[in-house]
Amino acid sequence: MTETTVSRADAQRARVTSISAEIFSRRGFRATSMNEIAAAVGLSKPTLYHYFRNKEELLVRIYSDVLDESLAMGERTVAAAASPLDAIRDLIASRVAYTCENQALLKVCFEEEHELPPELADGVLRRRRAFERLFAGALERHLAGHPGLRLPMAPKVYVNMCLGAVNWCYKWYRSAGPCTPEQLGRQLAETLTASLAATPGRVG
Amino acid sequence: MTETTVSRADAQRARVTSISAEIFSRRGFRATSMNEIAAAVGLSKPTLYHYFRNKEELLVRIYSDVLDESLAMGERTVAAAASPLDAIRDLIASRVAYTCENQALLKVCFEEEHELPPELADGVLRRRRAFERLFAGALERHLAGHPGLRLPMAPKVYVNMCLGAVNWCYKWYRSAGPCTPEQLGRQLAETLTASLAATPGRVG
DNA sequence: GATTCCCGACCGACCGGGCGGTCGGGCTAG
DNA sequence: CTAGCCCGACCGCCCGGTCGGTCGGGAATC
Repeated sequence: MTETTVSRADAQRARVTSISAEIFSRRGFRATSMNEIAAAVGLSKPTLYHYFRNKEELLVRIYSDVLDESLAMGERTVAAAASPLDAIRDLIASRVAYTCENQALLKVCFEEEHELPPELADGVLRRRRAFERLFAGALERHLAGHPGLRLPMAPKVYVNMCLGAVNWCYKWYRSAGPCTPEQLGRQLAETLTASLAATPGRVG
Repeated sequence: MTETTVSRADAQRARVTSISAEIFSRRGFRATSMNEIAAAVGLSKPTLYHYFRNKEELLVRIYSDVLDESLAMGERTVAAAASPLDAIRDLIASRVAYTCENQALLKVCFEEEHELPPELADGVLRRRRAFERLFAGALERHLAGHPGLRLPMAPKVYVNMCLGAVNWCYKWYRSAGPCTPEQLGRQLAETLTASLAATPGRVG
């Protein structure tokens, strides 16, 4: 129902958004002109402004799409996991896969933050924090269930470390390489959670 | 000797470079005008062009400074390490510390790559690869010395994973937090190399 | 020591161009 | 007719970059 209700206009907007993201990721938001986008989409500039109020709105739309999907995916993953440790592993694996499959989109989101209008920047921050809290929550539950486990760092640091390893994939992953996104995700998940699984003393 | 030989002009150039990096990191290269930079430095725009041929050169200078220092630091670190595993650990720790202490500089280098003139972009890439090879080389020597050790991923993937965890610090580290850059470096080094130290079978 | 010259450092005023964005109107389907 | 979609031509602004010239101090000349 809701899916067949997408108007032609909304479909156009999605098309424009996706092409814009591709160009932004290659040349940068500021360095990309509305004329270029119009040409790439196959429309004139005024027609672009028929669908979007201004250039900023293109960027906002990209951010919103990515953040909404990321958060939803994260919540689904945590809800489906059998244990907190599995939640962390699946979170890492699914994030890596998503990042590798949407490198252009993620690059824009990671590298154009300063172009967001200030009044929206904190909304973005809020959702990003919500995602991090998903991760941190699972970690805390895991640690609470395994009192013998000692991390050499604060939980927040561990989360940021994992997110760095995960997010950085947008810079180096190449689909022509030997790994599928899913394989890569499993590998990172396994290695990054090594310090969480191997109880150094004995299992309680 | 060589240090007292820095001309006044070179000192000015260094000053301009450092202030530019700060502004670029906050507002982005393309969004920062030469007028802003001139005002921040306390000079007029033509005087800026007296020291730098054009805007690009500012960026190139930032990249060169960071890459040269990074590579030199990396080589020193590897040369001083007692074992390949120590080399990896020290490489991680020193990179984290350097990144945390130069967040603005690193942000520019990571996020403005598409603004580099194409003929210089590959020079940058070359030096970045050289740094990665330092890391990969130490890893290969370590693996060669410990045949029982099995990584769940290709060595290159492991290197990229570590570099992600390390580099990402430019985005989240806050000096007001509980960790000094050095402490953070040690923590990341320890955790990231857990899969390399703990020989799963028995030591040969 | 005074005079001349030179040169690096510096700036106010300006330019061409490309940008984001708009205007007014022309198609075409229902 | 009307409503949605579309565009050629245009505007004002601000950008990177330049031009022509001032100023002050150190070397060179007498």
